Amino acid sequence: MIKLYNTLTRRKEELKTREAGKVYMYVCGPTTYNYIHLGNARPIVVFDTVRRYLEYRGYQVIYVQNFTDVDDKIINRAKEENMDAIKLAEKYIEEYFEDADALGVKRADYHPRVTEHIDDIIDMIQTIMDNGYAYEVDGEVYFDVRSFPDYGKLSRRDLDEMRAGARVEVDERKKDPLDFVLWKPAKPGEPAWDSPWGKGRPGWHIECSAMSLKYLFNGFDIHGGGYDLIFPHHENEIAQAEACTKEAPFVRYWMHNGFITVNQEKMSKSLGNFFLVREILDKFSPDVVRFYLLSTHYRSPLDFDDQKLEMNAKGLEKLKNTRARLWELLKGNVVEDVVLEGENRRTYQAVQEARRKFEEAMDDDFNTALGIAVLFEISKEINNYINQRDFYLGKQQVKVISECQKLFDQLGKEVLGIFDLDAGNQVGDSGLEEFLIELLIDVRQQARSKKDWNTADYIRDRLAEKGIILEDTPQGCRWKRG
RNA sequence: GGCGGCAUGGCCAAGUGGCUAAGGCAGAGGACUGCAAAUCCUUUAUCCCCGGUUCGAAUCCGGGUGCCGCCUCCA
Repeated sequence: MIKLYNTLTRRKEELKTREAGKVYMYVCGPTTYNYIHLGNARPIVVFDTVRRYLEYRGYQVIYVQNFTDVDDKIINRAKEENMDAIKLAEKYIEEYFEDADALGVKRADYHPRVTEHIDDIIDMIQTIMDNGYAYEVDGEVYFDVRSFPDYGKLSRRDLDEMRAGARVEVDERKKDPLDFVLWKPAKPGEPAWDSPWGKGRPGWHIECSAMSLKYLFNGFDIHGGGYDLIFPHHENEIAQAEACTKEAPFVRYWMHNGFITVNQEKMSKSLGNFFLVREILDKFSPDVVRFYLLSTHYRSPLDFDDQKLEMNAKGLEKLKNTRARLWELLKGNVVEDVVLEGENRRTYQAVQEARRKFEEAMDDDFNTALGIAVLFEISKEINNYINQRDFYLGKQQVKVISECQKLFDQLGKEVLGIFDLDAGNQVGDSGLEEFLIELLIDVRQQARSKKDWNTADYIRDRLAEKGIILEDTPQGCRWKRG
């Protein structure tokens, strides 16, 4: 049974999907006027992992992530760069994919863009107006928050209390200061589309309501995003969607991730304390970044600095080493069905137990931190198993090792997505490089057998300079890229 | 001003009533090794403070202190 924390009810609830075996899921994507920073990357990776786990659990996940490709920030940026706004947005969509792909984020089933859904948005605004929840003033359409009694139910805000303390700019044309724009008129030179209210473009919030309803239909399962979207963005999404369909709930479960902080302060564009994903990827490999993002529960804040990434890099390295050992041992061996005894049986059972514990952790509101801890524990058991004095690769052992490998691949690679992310950096050559490394290892082994330590160490040191790490084991020398 | 969150060993971080408070990083010692690396073993916490509830609390309640977030674009 999967439980998840629902922001709407402020408690963990059992996941009961609209349709058996299917999860319809929407995650707010970036406004594409710049490269994404680490704070943007967190929800992307977190919800990608939620999706992967649901799929591991046998659900078919219909996953939608939008791009906001027309908006004030894009228009301003385009002016600065003397560029067409739509083209600028498109450029950064491409850049987005480069970063997200690097972090091992699976593509959504749909990546809808605002500019491709203007008609849907206009239709929706019209319906909201027809239903009496919006009004037009001078080519501008506002949502009438006072007409929607449930307004504030997600963020637990009371309209009257908010009005008292808020520094909301007063626009005389609005009925209430909190009324928000559904459609705004375009100034000359700005991207604009024809509408019943004149040339203009959609307000920010309406797109997500329109596109999620279009692809996932009313009453879909999970809607995700950062904490800072609860108000006003998601509050407004609910108001728009339910004012349009006249049916609640628009969404069954609302999930929100905590912030990335720098020196305990929120990383944000307005504070200027942000780090671009690609800046970080210059210094750390993508699997480390992903591992770091999953090392804390998704609802907690996560502080960023290089030292923390280095810590995580060391931890991840440990898991990768164990996994590499499994691959080496299994190479060329065929698994047969045999009865397991003694240590083999015990280790096999420990692997089953680890899987159970991992699932238990992830079932409980996607506790990736605990799930990772389970991998560390089983990793230690596996190493102990292989380290046994009398260990040899018989049929029983092959079966056990194969089970270990399956565990690592399913939980670590498939669900958490933390393995094999740097594969792209290891540009495949003709195999010549591998051949030469093996050759040098061979020469070194000969030197070692003659106790020619100088030559042996020279080869090892020189290869280390190029990031090739040699490790001598009882089974011979193994190497890896560091 | 309104609303909300957090405070666990040197650092990061699970754990929301009950066996000896997970796991990672760092440190110390040891095993293994030609030396390393990798791996393993050993070792470091009365859970911000005060009061309360309870047979029993890191975990619930009240108060305090500190930090952070939302209320305006922000993942």
